[in-house]
Amino acid sequence: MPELPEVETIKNQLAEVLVGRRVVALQVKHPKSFYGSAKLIVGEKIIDVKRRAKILIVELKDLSVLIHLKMTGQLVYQGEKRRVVGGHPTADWVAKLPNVHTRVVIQLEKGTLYFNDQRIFGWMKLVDKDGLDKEFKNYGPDIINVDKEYFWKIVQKSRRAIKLVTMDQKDVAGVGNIYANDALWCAKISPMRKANSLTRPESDKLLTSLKEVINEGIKYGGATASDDKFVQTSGLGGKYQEHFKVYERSGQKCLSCGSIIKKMTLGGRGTYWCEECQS
DNA sequence: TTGGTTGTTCGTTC
DNA sequence: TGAACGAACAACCA
Repeated sequence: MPELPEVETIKNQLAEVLVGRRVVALQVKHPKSFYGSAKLIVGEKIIDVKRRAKILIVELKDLSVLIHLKMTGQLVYQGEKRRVVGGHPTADWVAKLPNVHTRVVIQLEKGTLYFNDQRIFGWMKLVDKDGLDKEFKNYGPDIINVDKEYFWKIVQKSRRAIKLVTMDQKDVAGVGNIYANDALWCAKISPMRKANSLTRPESDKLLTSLKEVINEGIKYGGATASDDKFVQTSGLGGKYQEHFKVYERSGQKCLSCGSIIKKMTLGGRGTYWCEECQS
């Protein structure tokens, strides 16, 4: 499941191969995977590739293609020599292109971009400048750019569980379930604490921890396959999963105190924490 | 066969 | 007026 660090990694790699290329043709194989008039981008040149929250922005002259991979989205660029893979780490989807999960195929001057998505939660969306503003109107600042004062304000004004606040894109953009769980463990704060019960030092510590785990994710996400070694499954999807602190570690020992990591559901999402370390 | 899972949106309730 | 909550979305797996 691609989170912010992996989207950042894909963005950097796609920018290398897409910028300057012109779109030759576009095929939408599943209607729910592409919103907007696909015809409009044929002939357009890709000017830049950016990221905001977990959304990729492929910039054309007047329009932008937004891409959200959600849980099972995957982007594969196949060039003459180079192949770039990012998103959902499933190697067998990459072996044959297009395949049963391929939803959109974008033919470029040189090379092809495939959008694979098993569950069809992800999407591509064609927007103009207004549409772009509208899309991000409901997003708070990227976690990476959030300062302690802003975070403290957000924390103070909510009575919800702190974990839900960190994951609310309107407050802070880009934090997903994995990093919310891990950062709370690092900051030694229980996921179900009411946000407004946090002290100022706890708020500061949590923000620092969030940035740390995200940056660690970016560091390990950089391992995403980007060349002819793509067939090695190990390279697909980065390596942060080898560094999870509590996420998906229920029943295992806490890395700090050795207690057993517990799992519960909070706001409908899997929540992992150490009862001893986090309070 | 049903329910759990996942990020985000949307509708309903407080 | 808005915060908080839960259902919905699609597909797969246990």
